[in-house]
Amino acid sequence: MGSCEVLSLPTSCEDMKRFVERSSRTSTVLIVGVAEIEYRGRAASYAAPAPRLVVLKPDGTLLVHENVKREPLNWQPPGAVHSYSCEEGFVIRSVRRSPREEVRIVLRGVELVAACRLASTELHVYGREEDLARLVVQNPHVVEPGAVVVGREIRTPFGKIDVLLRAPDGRLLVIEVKNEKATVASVAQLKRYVEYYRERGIDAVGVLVAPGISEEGRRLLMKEGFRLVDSSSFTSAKTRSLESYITR
Amino acid sequence: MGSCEVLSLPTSCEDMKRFVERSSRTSTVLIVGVAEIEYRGRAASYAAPAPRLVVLKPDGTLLVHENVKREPLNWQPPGAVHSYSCEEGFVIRSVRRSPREEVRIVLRGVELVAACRLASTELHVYGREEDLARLVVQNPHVVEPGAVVVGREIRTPFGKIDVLLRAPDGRLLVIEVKNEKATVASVAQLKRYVEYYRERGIDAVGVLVAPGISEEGRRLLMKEGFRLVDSSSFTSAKTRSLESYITR
DNA sequence: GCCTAGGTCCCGTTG
DNA sequence: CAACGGGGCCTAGGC
Repeated sequence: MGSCEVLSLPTSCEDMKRFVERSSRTSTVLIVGVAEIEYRGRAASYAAPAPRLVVLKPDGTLLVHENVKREPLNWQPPGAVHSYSCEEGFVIRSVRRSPREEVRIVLRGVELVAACRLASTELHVYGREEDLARLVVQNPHVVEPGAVVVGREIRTPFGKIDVLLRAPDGRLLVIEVKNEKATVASVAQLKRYVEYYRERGIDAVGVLVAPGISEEGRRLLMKEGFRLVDSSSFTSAKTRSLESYITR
Repeated sequence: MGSCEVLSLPTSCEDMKRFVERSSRTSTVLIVGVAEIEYRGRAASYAAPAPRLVVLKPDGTLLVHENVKREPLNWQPPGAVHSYSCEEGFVIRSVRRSPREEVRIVLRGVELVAACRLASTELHVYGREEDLARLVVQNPHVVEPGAVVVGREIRTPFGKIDVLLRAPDGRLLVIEVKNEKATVASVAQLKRYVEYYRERGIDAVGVLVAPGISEEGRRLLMKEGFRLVDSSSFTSAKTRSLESYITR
C-alpha cells in the first residue's frame, strides 16, 4: 500500500523543511544525520554533533536515538509542538509546556529522510498486576480460608489499596499485590495502608501477594507482622490463560 | 561520510536477511513494514499485523514503534540476541535471558530497510538530584545554621540516605533530596531512615529538601514532625551553573 | 490541572 | 548475580 515516502538526497534545506512540514502531520518522520542537540527543561543537556536518528511522530513525540540503549538520548513526549527552520542547518525546535521544556536539534549532514504512515493500535498486555489482583479477588481463599472480598482499588489518603478482604474472625486483610519480586518499598506502601486503618481503631493486617520478596523487604515484613502469600502457587493458572491469549 | 546504507526494494527475503545480518553488527537497522508481533516474558502480548517501525541496534536493543507515544509498542533492552529467518515473511526473533524474554516479529510488506552507523556517546544531564545533593553538602547551613556534614549516600538496611548532617545541638539531620515535587512516598522513604536511627537510640529528625511537596505528602510530613526545606531558595545558583554548562 | 501508582519500566551503582 | 533508588522517567486512572 506504499505508506513510506523517501526524500531523495541531496536536497536543499528548504525542500527538507517543506517535506517534513507536510508529512509530519500524518506520518512518522525518520531523519538520520549529524545532529547537535540542546535540551532545557526539568534538567538540561548538550550533545555535540554526531550521527543520530531523529524520529518525529504526528502526536508530537520526538525521539533521538544513538547506536546503543533502549532509551533515547533526548526526547519529547506526546503533545510537544515542533517547528522547523533553516539556519546553521536544518533546525528542529520542539516545545512542550507544563512543564516547559525545549529541545533544539541542528541537523547538518543529512543521510536519510523518510516519512511513513504507521499504525496506532491499543496493545493488550497480559500478565500484569491487574491480572494477579483479579485472581486474588476470584480466589480470596488462597490468602485466607473463608475470607470474603470487601473491595478492590480502595482509595485512602495514601493511595489505592489493591484488594481488601475480611477474614472470618472479622479482621481486615489489606492486600498489596506485586507482579514481580516485592521490595522494601512495597512493604512500606502496605504499612501505610494498614496504619491508616489501625489509627482509626480498625483491626487490620497486611498481606503481600507476590512471587517473592527481597531480604530487606522480608525483614520489614516480619517486623510489622505482615504475611507473604507466594503468588507462584497460582501462576500455573496465569500461564494457562496467557497461553490461550497468545495463541489468539 | 555516508554512514547510511539503504536496501533497494523490492527484494527477496534472503537478500534482506543477508543485508540485516551483515549490517546489524555495527549499524542501527531501520525497517518499516507490516509487522505482526508476539512477546512473551515477564508479561505477554500480541499485536496483529500493521505498519510499524522496527529498530535494531548493535547492542541488542530492539524497538517497535507506532505513530504515537514516546514508548515503543514492544521492545527488547540491550543484550538481547537477534536471529533472522525467512518463513511466513521476514522473521526477527529476539531473545534475552534473565529474565527469559522473547519477541518474535513477522514482517510482510516491507517498505524501507536502512542501516546507519550512529554515535554512542555519554550524555551529561545537568540538574538532577545528585546536583542538588551536592549543593546541600556544600551549603549545609541552608538546612540548619551551624550544621556540619556527616556523610553522603549513607547505606542503611532500608536504602541510601542522600545526606546526613549533625546539628549544633547534636541531633542527626537525615536529609532526603528530591529534584522534583516530593510525594507521600518520598516522606515514607525519609521516615524509614529516621526510624532506623531512632530505634538505635539516636536522636534524628527528617528533613526533606525539594522544590515542593504534594498535599498528602505534607500531611504525613507534619504528622512525623519532619521539616521541608524549599530548594527553590538555591535554584538560582543551580540555574547559573546550568547556564554556564549549556552554553558550552 | 494535581496526585497516585504501575511498568516487559530502564539504568547505574554497589555489595 | 541481586537489590535498591533515580529518572527530563512515561502512562493510565481518579478527582
